[in-house]
Amino acid sequence: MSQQARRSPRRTEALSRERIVEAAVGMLDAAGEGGLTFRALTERLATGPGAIYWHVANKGELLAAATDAVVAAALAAEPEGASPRDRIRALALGLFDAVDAHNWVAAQLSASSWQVTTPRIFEGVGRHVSAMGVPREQWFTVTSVVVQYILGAAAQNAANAQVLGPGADRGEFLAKVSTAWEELDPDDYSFTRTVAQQMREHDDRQQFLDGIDLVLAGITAVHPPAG
Amino acid sequence: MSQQARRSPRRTEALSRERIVEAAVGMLDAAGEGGLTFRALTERLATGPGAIYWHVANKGELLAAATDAVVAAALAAEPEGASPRDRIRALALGLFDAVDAHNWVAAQLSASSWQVTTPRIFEGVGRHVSAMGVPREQWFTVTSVVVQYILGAAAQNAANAQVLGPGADRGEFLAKVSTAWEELDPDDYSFTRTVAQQMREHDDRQQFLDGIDLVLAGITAVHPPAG
DNA sequence: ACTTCCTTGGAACGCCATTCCAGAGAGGCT
DNA sequence: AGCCTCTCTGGAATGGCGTTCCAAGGAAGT
Repeated sequence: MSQQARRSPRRTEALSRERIVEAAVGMLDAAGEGGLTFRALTERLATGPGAIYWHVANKGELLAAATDAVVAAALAAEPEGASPRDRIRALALGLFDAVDAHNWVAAQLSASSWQVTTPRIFEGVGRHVSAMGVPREQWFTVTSVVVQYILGAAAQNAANAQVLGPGADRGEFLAKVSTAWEELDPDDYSFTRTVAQQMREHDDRQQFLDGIDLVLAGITAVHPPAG
Repeated sequence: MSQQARRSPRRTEALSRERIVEAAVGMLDAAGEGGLTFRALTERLATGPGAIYWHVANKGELLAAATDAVVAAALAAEPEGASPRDRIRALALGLFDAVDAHNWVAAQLSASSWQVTTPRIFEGVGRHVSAMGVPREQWFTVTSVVVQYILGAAAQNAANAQVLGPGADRGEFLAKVSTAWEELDPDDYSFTRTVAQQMREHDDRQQFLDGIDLVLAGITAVHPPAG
């Protein structure tokens, strides 16, 4: 199909899959999911659709490649920390921050990327899970749970950020949602009403870390290190 | 804007928001995310686009309404079980099965539906969390974690089902992915390779329940009922 | 009967992903 | 040198999509 290799330089930098993916990430970051169109991409790269389609099969593949680029970068930094738990925390937080910075990634992680991107995350988490003393025959299950939580929380967080928009005030947004919760029907939403205030004051990142700790506590409770 | 009410019957059943949403759910179930188009919808309802747009603002709102209809139905059955834990399990499993049956829902839950659908789920989970003896000031955080895990796991599961397609053999699919994992680079994917066999034999539903139990164990570990 | 206004469906618009194709330009061959 | 080949390009064209506009249908109120 493709692979351009040894070729002398041109007036403009030669087109390549790498350069296309890079441009795609930039456009997605700037304008969100709907900001990536082949029209805009051809303009940005000063070329035509045919040139792009030579390097990339279709939009889905481009989206998957862009997602993989972001995740790979987030996973590139070796997680610091002495214990496996600390390393899981660091890895999870890195992923969370990456999804927060590129919030179009969330939708992709729950979609096409199973082929390449998810194994990457799975491997990173799994190594530390196995180091935690979880019995071997539970490795797959436990690792899956951790990955599912990380991706679920990151996706949820990105969804909130998306309805917000790039320039909006976060505190104002939380206050608005909190007020909306307080005005729900007391019969149907008694619980939600009572936590409306906590929701107003919460910090997304801290809550995510609390969630990781809770899952990790669950792992040690179900699979004690000594057993 | 809308609300049609007292009107005598016609040759064909009168159009209504309810009937449109119902048709949309049917089309999404039958043909997936891409199966819902206004063109096909007008044909199925034997009408024109203008008629539909009179009842529904745009496609996003229609998708949100369809999602809410599915989730509301899944949450309608009062969860059985004596303990709060059992009720959380029942509620979570109901949601998981609903997303599995309508796997286009997953993408929506991580998107627009924050306004209506997520509070519904949040309330259902939160009531049982508060009954578990979690300290009041942790209700929001703990409930969020549980909801995030449920949605994350359901989304992940639906994503797998989606690449599979309606008629494909599940065992065959697992075998194929498992084999692909076994052929990964041993240096980069040592962990993933060792659990490839477990992945081949796992059961999605059972693993989801194990995950719920793990999270619940984490809750009691961090917030002991007596404390 | 006449007016009003909710409701309908067809025609048209602009944008999108994708396909097709004529050809530019660099190596390799003779 | 000339020619051929094969990679790579970009412009034009296609079909499908969400959405808008609007002329009219038809029951309710007078």
